[in-house]
Amino acid sequence: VKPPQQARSQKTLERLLDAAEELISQKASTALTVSEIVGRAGSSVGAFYARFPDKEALLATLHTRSCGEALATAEVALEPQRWQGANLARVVSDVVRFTARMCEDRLGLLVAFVGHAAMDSSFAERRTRLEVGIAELFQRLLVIRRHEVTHPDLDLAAAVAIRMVLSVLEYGAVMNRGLEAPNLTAERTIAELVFAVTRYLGVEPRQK
Amino acid sequence: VKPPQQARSQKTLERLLDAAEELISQKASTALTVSEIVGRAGSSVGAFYARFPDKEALLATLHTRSCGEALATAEVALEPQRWQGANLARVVSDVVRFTARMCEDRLGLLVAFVGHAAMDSSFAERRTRLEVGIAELFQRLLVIRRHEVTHPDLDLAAAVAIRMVLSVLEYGAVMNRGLEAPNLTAERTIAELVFAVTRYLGVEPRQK
DNA sequence: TGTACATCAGTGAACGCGCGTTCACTGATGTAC
DNA sequence: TGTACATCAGTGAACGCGCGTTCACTGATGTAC
Repeated sequence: VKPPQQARSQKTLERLLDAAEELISQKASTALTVSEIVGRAGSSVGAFYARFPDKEALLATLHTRSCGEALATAEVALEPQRWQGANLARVVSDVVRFTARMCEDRLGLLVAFVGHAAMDSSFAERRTRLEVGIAELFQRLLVIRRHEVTHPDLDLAAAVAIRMVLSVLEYGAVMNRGLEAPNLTAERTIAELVFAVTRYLGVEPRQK
Repeated sequence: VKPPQQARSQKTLERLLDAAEELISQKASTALTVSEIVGRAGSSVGAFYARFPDKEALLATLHTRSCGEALATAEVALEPQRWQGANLARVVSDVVRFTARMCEDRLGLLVAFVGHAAMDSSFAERRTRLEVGIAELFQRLLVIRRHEVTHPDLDLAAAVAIRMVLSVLEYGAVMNRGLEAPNLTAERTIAELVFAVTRYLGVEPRQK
């Protein structure tokens, strides 16, 4: 990806990325054409290829940007200060619910990136790095509350807890658009996932 | 999909499906061409289009066949008789490990079908139906061992347990080819997943 | 049992559409003197 | 401050490749009498 030299082309680059993101969000599909993107961005194919070597590069750049935003969001959401005085059950519950809302809001992007991860493993790698980053943030919260956790390995526990939450919610969002499994609504899944994670970490759940 | 009228064309149909499955397994990619498939099957494009209205139909048929095989495998694996005398901790452990091996062995197919599910929601629906079927089978094992389970709703517990296992293992297989998260090898993930599911169901895990 | 005919099955060259990419050109911005 | 020149940025028609799909034809199988 060729870096822009003037503010003007920087704007164009952002318009292209934004247009691609909007189209993907709407269509929830991996099938985007360059003409569609430049049309929506009010740009042109030539301008496109002045920035990106090919179409894939745009999607990779968009994915990198999205993962960056997601990590930034996670950093804010998992800031230790935000959770002062909250017990771990509360933290887990809120974090799972927050993640679920994110998956819902960004369903189109999520579906498209999962599709690309299946075809191009560099998307899968970026996704893995994001997960590792989030797990580290979560671990900080666990360490502060280590007396509430019976799991002996906080590093491992954080990684597995985040893996479970992200896998169930992301994969569920992709696989359950359209047909929802009977007896397993989104809301029930979330509640049970919260319960499962708290039990896994060894926290006594709030009621029951 | 036009049903074959002679044994000859039935053979051709199966050769086409097998060829597609082999190619997908090898390339672990959604990008298959019709010429590749018929070349590998020792058939021809005309024969292909005599059976299938278009390329998508072949992949849908292949997916249906794979899901059917997977459900049949699950039926055998979760047969109550097979597990007579085994406690639930043993069942969970073996089932998770068995599922993990399946995901590993059929990684190519899994990746391709996840990719298709992202583009075509009918793949996602078939996948959801398979999950529901497996959950029902697992529920039978839970019901037999209901005294070992503290979770109050066996139907829900089975659905969520299966959702967790399949999500973590399938999504993990797709996202972790190439880059494995540090501190979270495949083997550790499996062990922790077994632990998490047993805790979720309310079984006391074997040691600890 | 043999011949004629109908239908099923298979072949692969040719077609054509769609989409990614190129490129010759115009316009905008920055810089030197 | 103004003019000349260089580079950056943007335009969109045209190209061409790849791949899905069609179709006119050949071969195989089944059926009627």
